[in-house]
Amino acid sequence: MCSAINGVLPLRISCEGLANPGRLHGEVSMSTNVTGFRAHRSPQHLDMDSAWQELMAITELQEFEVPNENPFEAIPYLSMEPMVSQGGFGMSQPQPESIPATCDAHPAAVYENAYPEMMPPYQRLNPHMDMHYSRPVPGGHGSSRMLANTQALHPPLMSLLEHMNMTTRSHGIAKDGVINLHCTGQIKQACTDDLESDSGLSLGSSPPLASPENAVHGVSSYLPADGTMGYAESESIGEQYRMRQSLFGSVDYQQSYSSYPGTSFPTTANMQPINQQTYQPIASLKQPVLPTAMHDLQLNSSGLTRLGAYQSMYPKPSSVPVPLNRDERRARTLKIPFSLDKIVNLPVDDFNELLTQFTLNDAQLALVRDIRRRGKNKVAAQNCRKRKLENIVHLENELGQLRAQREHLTRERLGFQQNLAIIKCRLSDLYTQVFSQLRDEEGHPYSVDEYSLQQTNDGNIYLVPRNTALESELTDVCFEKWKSPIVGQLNP
DNA sequence: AATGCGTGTCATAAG
DNA sequence: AGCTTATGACACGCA
Repeated sequence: MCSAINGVLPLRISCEGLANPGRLHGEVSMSTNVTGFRAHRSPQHLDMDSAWQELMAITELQEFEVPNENPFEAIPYLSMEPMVSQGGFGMSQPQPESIPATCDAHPAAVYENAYPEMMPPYQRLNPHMDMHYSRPVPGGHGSSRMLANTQALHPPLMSLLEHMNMTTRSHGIAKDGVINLHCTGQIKQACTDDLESDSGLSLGSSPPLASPENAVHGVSSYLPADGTMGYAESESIGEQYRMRQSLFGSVDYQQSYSSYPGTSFPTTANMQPINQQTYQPIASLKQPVLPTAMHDLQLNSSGLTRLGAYQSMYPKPSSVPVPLNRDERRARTLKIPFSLDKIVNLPVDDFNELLTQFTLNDAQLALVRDIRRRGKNKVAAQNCRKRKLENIVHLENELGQLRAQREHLTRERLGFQQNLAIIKCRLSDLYTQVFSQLRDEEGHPYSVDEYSLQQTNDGNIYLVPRNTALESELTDVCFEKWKSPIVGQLNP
């Protein structure tokens, strides 16, 4: 067998018509001029090995399954991989490291570079989801994310979120009944019975002893001594809440127990330290343990009667029919001397200090603690639900991104498959031409079944008998025999 | 009447 | 130990 080939063998593999030539860095050219079996690559042409390496890398990454209609199938192509000319051609050991450079990068890195916009920012920047599920901060990261994600939002979820954001204080509680500010004693009694039938409540689920509800039952609604207009429990709760919704709009979750507009609960902001308050007991008070209430009375409605005090503490029923929720009504019934806002929102130390400022009976204490527990839990539940919705929105958005990414990769893979088919076809032509020329010039019928073309790192392409199995088995002797490249200079 | 949704509440666990 | 927070479950009213 002779490897001597004389003459010129012009071969050319072009990328023209490739579906995705960009990924191949331009033209794949193998205009070979076979002269003395020396191959010199033209720098302005893409090397076959580079193109091939890239294709192999892509193929490996994406697990191509290209129909093998080409008679030269995989082995000749694989043999075109660099033979790793460490130590010249004296390669006697397997060289499994002959991984194309394009494969060196971690797939994630490749992906990152290729589709930076496809990688969700939270994955690129912070793998910890908690960061995005922390308590939403207005204008903060979470908010911006939410806004950014709204495009992919499903309308129902979007509306839900909008609802959460815009109407977080909407109370779904309602109750049949009519507002009756002039109710008689009988009506008042009937309305008092409604205390425990507030909507949205799990009635009776609260431990009877832990809650002063029973005591509430036993305590008649507060009415001014003159028996005129009182704050009886006869308001239509449903109407109250509907009015509250329409009147007051949204309130931040954390303000759940802040004073409702229309109510005169002293807020944390306007609350003065107890020891700075100038409490002046009023002798006529049946329960002389309401200094703050009276102080509030003096602050808010200076010189008012006891009725005025409670009108300042609790909603005025006549001017604006301010609705009361269950706890508000209970607090009023039990004459809790401070606002629900304080009960719920004061820090525990301040809250305890507040309690020490008053002599509260057991029912009052239990109610206050119940109100505080329920108030905080209500806010927690609202936050929890909001967070849950945000999580759903986030996952929906992520799903959309992944779908787009899959679509992109599918399209790209299709392009690569087309390119690969074209290159295979042209490589087949190369084989045909090389073997044809060898046959013509040497009279030896080279066959692709017997020989393959292999390219080394130095750019030379060798004709290697297949019976040497893999290039790794090529000994020095083998290379001595076959070291002359069969494909000569690459013509520009 | 049935159903889904929003909400408050309770129970419980965890911090 | 007590308090706060988170969350599932349930009940209720409403559309």
